[in-house]
Amino acid sequence: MKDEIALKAWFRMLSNTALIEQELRTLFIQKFNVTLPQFDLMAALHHAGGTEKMSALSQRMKVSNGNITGVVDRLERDGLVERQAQLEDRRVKLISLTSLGAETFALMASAHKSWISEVLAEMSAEDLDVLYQQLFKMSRILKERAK
Amino acid sequence: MKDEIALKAWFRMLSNTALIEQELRTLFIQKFNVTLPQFDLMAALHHAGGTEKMSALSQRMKVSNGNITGVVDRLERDGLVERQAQLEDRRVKLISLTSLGAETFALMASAHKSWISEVLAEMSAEDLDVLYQQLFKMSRILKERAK
DNA sequence: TATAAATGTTTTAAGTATGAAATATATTGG
DNA sequence: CCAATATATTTCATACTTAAAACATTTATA
Repeated sequence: MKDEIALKAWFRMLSNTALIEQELRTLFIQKFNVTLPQFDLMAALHHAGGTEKMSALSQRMKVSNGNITGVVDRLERDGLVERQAQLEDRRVKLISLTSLGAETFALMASAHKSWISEVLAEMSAEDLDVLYQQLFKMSRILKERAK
Repeated sequence: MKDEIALKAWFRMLSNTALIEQELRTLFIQKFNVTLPQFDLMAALHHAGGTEKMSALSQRMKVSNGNITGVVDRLERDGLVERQAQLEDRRVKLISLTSLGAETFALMASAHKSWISEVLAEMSAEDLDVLYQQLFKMSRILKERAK
C-alpha cells in the first residue's frame, strides 16, 4: 500500500544521498582539501553574488548560526574567505570569498558537476527528468509544511 | 541538457533529504529523547535480528568503527542496548537491544512510518511509485560503482 | 533619553563523523 | 612454539552540528 511505498522511497532517497555525499566528501578532501560543509558555504557565497552576512548564510544554508561561525573560522584560517566589519551596523560581519577562494570554488564546482553527471550517466535523460519532477513535487510539499 | 538535469535532481534530492532529516531529528528528540544516529543503530540491530558485532554494525551502517563505539556508549548509558563479551573470540563485543530498547524502537519505528506517510500523503501513489523506481535505478548504479 | 526588546555573532555542551593510531586478541607460517 | 600478520574495538585529533546561553550592538518605546 501507499504507506509502504512512501517509506521505501524515503529509505532509498536517504541511502542514495548518503552514498553520493560520502564519495563527494573524499573527492573534495583529496583533490582540494576542503570539506563538504566548507564547499557548501563557498557555494552559498557564490550564489549570493560574493558577499553575505553570517545570519544570511545561516538561513540560506538552513543550519544553525553557531555552525556558520565554525565553518567560516576554518575557511578564513585557510585563506578561502574573509570577514569584514560592516560600518553601518557593527554587529554584522560580511563574509566574502578571497581570490583564492573564488578560484578554488570554480574548480570544485566544475569537478562536482562532472562527477555527478558521470555517476548519473547511466540513467537516461528521461529517467533523470522524471526523477527531478517527482523530487520537485516533494520539495513543494516540504516547503509548504515548513510554513 | 542532461548534465544540468542530473545536477538539479541531485540538489533537490539533497535538500529534500536534509529537510526531512531535520524534522525527524526534532521529532525523535522531543518524543523519545533519542537521536537520529541512535535510532539508526537500533534499526540496524533490529534488522540484524537483535544482536550484532560492532564491526558488523559499522559495515551495515556504512560509518566508521570509531563512530559506532561512541553511539553504542550513549545508548548503553541510557539503557537501550547492552554489550556482551563473546566467549569464543574475546576481541568481539556483541551488541543487543535491551527490552527497553526494543520497546522504544518499536514505538519510534511506528512514529517514523506514520510521520513519513503523513508528509508524503500529498503525493499520489503513482507519483511515489515512479519516484521509488527512479531512486531504485540510481541505487543500483551507485552500488555498482562502489565495487 | 533611558531602557526594554530585537538582532547579529560567538561560545558552550553534547553528540556525530572521519581516518589514523593504539590496544587486545587470534591466526598462521616458519 | 612463536614471531609476523590479521582482525576487533577503542582512543585520538579534527571537524561538523544543534540548541541554548552569552555578548555586542541597534532599534523602538515609555
